Amino acid sequence: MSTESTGRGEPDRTLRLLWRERLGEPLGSRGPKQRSSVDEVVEAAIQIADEEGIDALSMRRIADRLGLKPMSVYTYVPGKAELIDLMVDHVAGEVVLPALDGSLRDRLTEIARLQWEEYLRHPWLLSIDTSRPPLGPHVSDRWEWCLGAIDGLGLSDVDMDRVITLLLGFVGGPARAYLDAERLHRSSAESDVEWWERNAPLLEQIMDPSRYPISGRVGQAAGEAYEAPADPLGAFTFGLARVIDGIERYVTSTAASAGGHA
Amino acid sequence: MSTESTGRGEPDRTLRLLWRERLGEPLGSRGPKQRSSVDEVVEAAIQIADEEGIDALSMRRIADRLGLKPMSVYTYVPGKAELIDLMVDHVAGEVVLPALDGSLRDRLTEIARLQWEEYLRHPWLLSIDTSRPPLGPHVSDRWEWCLGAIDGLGLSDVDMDRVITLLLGFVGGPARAYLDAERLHRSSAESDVEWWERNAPLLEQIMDPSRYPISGRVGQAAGEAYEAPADPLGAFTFGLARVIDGIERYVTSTAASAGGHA
DNA sequence: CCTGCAAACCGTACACCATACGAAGAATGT
DNA sequence: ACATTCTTCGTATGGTGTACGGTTTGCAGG
Repeated sequence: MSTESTGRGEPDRTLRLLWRERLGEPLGSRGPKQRSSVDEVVEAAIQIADEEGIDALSMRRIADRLGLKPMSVYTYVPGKAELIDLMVDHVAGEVVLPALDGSLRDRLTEIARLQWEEYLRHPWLLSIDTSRPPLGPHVSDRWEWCLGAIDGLGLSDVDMDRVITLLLGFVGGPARAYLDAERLHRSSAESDVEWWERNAPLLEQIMDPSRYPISGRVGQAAGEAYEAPADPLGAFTFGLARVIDGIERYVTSTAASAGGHA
Repeated sequence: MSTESTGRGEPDRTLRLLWRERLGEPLGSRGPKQRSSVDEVVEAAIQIADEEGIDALSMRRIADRLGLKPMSVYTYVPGKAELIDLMVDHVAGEVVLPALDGSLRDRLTEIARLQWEEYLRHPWLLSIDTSRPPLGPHVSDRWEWCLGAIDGLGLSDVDMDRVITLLLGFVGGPARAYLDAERLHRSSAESDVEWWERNAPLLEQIMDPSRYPISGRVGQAAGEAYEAPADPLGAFTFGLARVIDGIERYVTSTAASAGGHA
């Protein structure tokens, strides 16, 4: 398995697990007491992924952390695919969703900021293909909360879905860049300057300015402005402003044309 | 290794390989003739990833396809990490970049469309963490081409970088959704309707409308509008329009304030 | 021509991974 | 007391990337 993704287990089994207690499972209580719990498994998995990245997450590591043997983990969770779903839903429930008031811009900014911080708290979320999000309680609550921020503006239901998808989808880009820069800074013994000095000759030979007039200029300008190879936080702020501008304009024009009809 | 990503090999070694022939390596020609070539390795890898997904890509599979034994692949490529870089750069060189003329909107649309189609051609690109893109010739050419579309509009160099990053970053979202829907349609024996009928009882129990008034409404509306659980192509068109609106507005306002000074 | 030696090739091995299968043991209901 | 049922876990299968060291190949220098 190379790429982790949500929604790979059997759907109903996963659903049942996501909503566990809330669906009163019969849960015959024969046999030895469980030494652990689904929540402990999920939390251990999240800890491992947080600390050492999604690559380090394995059923064996989880078992170690809980004092179990590898195969016992399968008593709590049907497999790794389902576990990923549970992890995603679990982290979605970590924060209390603040009441959204203020302007549309404020509300959309708040949503993006929350998502941004979630990515920083759990970088492995960005390494997971969540195209089919797990329909767990916390993910669902989050979705409801997001949609609430743009309800009653005159957008069609379908447009509402698309606006939120656009906004949340945007955040991933700069968040990835931010984390990448952070990782680089932490891990490399070499400073940025040293790396540059070592690789400059090769890069100069390659990046011949007649072939790359614009990239050359832009790259240099960016490097000087940031005093780093990239400025992801700036990219987040900048991109968010553009995306919200686009959304605002759409809302305004939609409201205007709907107003004409009403 | 669970998540594939670019930029994980030693940088200079990878750079040298990316630009291979163009940097005249000495290449002592002792020993047996090479039975294959870096290009063949990269192309075989891309074929496997195209046909069976990135998870099916392994050094052993590549060797099989080239009639080599596994370890011989390492004579062409230092490791899998570097291979990923080579694959990404290779696919970036598959298309001739069309001349960009027309309005700003047309040019940005063309860029997004090209990226969209590249994702459809090589879905595995979306499963790869390209936060640090490989600085190969084709990726660099592409970047130069993109920047060219917004050069001379009065944007600062840094803003140019951010605009293109925003635009390209956006495409990934709907492309992922599109491919996911396609995969689902192809792979599942069950029709959408059958799936719904089987899971409806559980979903109704879970998705209690008093807890999810808006999502419930929106989800139902979307389902009816698309006659499918999602409409990624529509999301692409919609999102692209909003993003470009936001960019256009920024360009206009920047030009206006710069014009005031000039 | 021959030999030295660098390079390509590959056999083997290691340390992982997810998980299928089935045995062993524990706690409960009867 | 006993049967049932569930947890736990030992073992095994078939995969992964790649380190290491040996074998083969064929060009370059003597």
